[in-house]
Amino acid sequence: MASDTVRDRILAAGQRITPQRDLVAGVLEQAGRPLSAAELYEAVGRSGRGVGRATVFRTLQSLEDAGIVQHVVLPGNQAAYLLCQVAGHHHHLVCRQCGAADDLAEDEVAPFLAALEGGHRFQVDHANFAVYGTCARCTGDRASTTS
Amino acid sequence: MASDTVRDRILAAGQRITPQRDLVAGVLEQAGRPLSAAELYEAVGRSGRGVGRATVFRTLQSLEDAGIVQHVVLPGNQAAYLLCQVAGHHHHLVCRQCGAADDLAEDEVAPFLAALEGGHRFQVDHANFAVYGTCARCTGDRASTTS
DNA sequence: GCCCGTAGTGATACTTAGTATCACTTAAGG
DNA sequence: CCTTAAGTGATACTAAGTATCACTACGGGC
Ligand SMILES: [Mn+2]
Ligand SMILES: [Mn+2]
Ligand SMILES: [Zn+2]
Ligand SMILES: [Zn+2]
Repeated sequence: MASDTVRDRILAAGQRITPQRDLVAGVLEQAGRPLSAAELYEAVGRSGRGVGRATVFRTLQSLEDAGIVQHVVLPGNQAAYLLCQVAGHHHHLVCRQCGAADDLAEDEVAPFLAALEGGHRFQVDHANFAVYGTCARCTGDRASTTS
Repeated sequence: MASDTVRDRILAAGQRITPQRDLVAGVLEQAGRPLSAAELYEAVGRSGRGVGRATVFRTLQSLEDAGIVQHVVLPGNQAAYLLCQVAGHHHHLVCRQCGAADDLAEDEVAPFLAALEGGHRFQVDHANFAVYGTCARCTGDRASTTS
């Protein structure tokens, strides 16, 4: 089941607690990595009662509106949804090996955007980064990975 | 019709020159802003002979493989394809007002990625930025001049 | 605890972006 | 020219996500 903080944040966003939202958030929490909507639908179906397909999408949308979930577009244009501890707009470093998504702090990004604004006389109002690579843990494993 | 440099780059990528590729590239060149596949299909249909829908997608894929076209995912998750003068992987500042897409130089991005790698012990192998805002011309900043 | 308005749900039908297939055409190199 | 592999178009298909609408249930007020 989803942790209490998730429920608090759902309420804080003016949304209702429902078993469906609990289930979806719970599966995401359990997985600890970005999941596609289809994977989520299937996983939720397996773990106990099911959730309608439309509701999975609506729930993801709601949770994303509430800042609890964010989605990244993986190389290959696949959308993957992930549970975010930190609220508000932020970005991720996504490991292609294990799928872990590390949060990027705003103050790591802001100076970069500021530099862009200066260099191009462009006023940034929204940015979305997808940064892919290998996390520290998976880098250590590299010697033993299958080729 | 697409400019000669586009044709050269198609050839350089080991692909054939076809009227369809000329048309698609030509429409993109003409538009000077990112277009969705649907817009392209329609525009190509209007301007002279048509191009099959499947071929529009295939052509965009080919041109993207050749580094001639790139697509950005606009807020709202709409893919838009744009003609790129500079070859190789790069990023864009997209104006939401007029659609203009300014190229981002690699040396503007590299230091940022390097900083991320250091701060997170993460090995970046691919990044995709979508930066949206308002370009100099659209800010109404008519006094601005290139410097 | 019960009531009730409204947010949320599920089945289903639909849309839209993009892909697979396959017979046919055409670019381009010798 | 001839040849052949790359490319095309019609069509059928998949996969992601949305619209509809009757029904359900969350939760604030009492
Ligand atoms: Mn996050
Ligand atoms: Mn470009
Ligand atoms: Zn990893
Ligand atoms: Zn502009």
